[in-house]
Amino acid sequence: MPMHHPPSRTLARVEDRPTWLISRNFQRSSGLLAAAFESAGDGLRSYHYRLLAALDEWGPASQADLGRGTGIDRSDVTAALSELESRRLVKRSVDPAHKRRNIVTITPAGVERLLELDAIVDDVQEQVLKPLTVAQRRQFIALMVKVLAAEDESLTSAAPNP
Amino acid sequence: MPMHHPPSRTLARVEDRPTWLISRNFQRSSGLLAAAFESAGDGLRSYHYRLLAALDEWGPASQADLGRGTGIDRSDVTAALSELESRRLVKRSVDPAHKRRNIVTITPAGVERLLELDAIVDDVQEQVLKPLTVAQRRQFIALMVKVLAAEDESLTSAAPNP
DNA sequence: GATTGAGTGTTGGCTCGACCAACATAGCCG
DNA sequence: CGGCTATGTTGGTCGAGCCAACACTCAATC
Repeated sequence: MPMHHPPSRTLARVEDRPTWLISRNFQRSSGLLAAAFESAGDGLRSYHYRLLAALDEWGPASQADLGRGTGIDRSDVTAALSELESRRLVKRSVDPAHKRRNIVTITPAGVERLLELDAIVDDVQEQVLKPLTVAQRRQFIALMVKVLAAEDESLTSAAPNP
Repeated sequence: MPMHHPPSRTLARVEDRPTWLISRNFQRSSGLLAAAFESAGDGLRSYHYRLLAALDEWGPASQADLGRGTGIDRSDVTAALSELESRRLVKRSVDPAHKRRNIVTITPAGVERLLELDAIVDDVQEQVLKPLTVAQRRQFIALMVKVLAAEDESLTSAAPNP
């Protein structure tokens, strides 16, 4: 249960900077998320949720594909899947076509847990957005999406040595 | 130089959730920030910047006050200040009134470095906000501030065992 | 067919920011 | 004086994000 230790004063040169606001929003949001996940019993964390969601939405997949799809590193996928597997939320089986490859499947129990986590996560959305009106929420989301749109166009002019 | 490994696919149940968008925005923003700080030469990171800024804005202060003011844990303040001190950007001297207390002061070199970092950080703001118009930037900032306003009013209804 | 090269899963490690606990010391206040 | 709090320091933990190296499998190329 991570306690909340926000700064007690505001730094003028920092308080209105987007990077700072983003960082504080993230801290708050991820704190609420962590608390919610923790109260859900199992030691499942965000990696587990993302992996379960990916398996549910995309169907069985190899670990490498899961990693690429979710943006989680191969090694972290391995670790998280092991934890999921030990809770019987996921099953690993060898791909007959490529013996080196695992095919990961979500189990019925995994789907069940995923739905519980979905509800928890939805709850946190509400908490986070609480101060905003419905219209503002839409705006907020739209703006964040727009900011992220530049995510790949990042070849500006900062690479002296190619 | 941390490479950028975003998810290659989008998770339907996740892609529009504010917590997810906040998290991705944070990742992008902090990635740019880290890259910018790294290119600044010294191994200074965000803690150092916040502490230098605090000292510059609030004047000399004890480590405990710095910690409370910036929201950085006492122990992390100690460590970061030691690194700043070894670079002569900050000076520690014992408070004559309270021998246990250090009075930390930013040096001229510290102010100088702070200004450089300021420029770097400002640059990152631009990068982050690039996709937005001026009006949208204002909105974005205002919305983030508003969301954060609820930061302390967080006694909802999720504590079964007090 | 044997040799390369790429992809896969796993192990083990690292960094950063955010925490927390314990301790010795210093000051305060009863 | 004895307790109490505050301070700085040491030495951890954790989650998320990374990276490197290895063993192995497969496909393509020589």
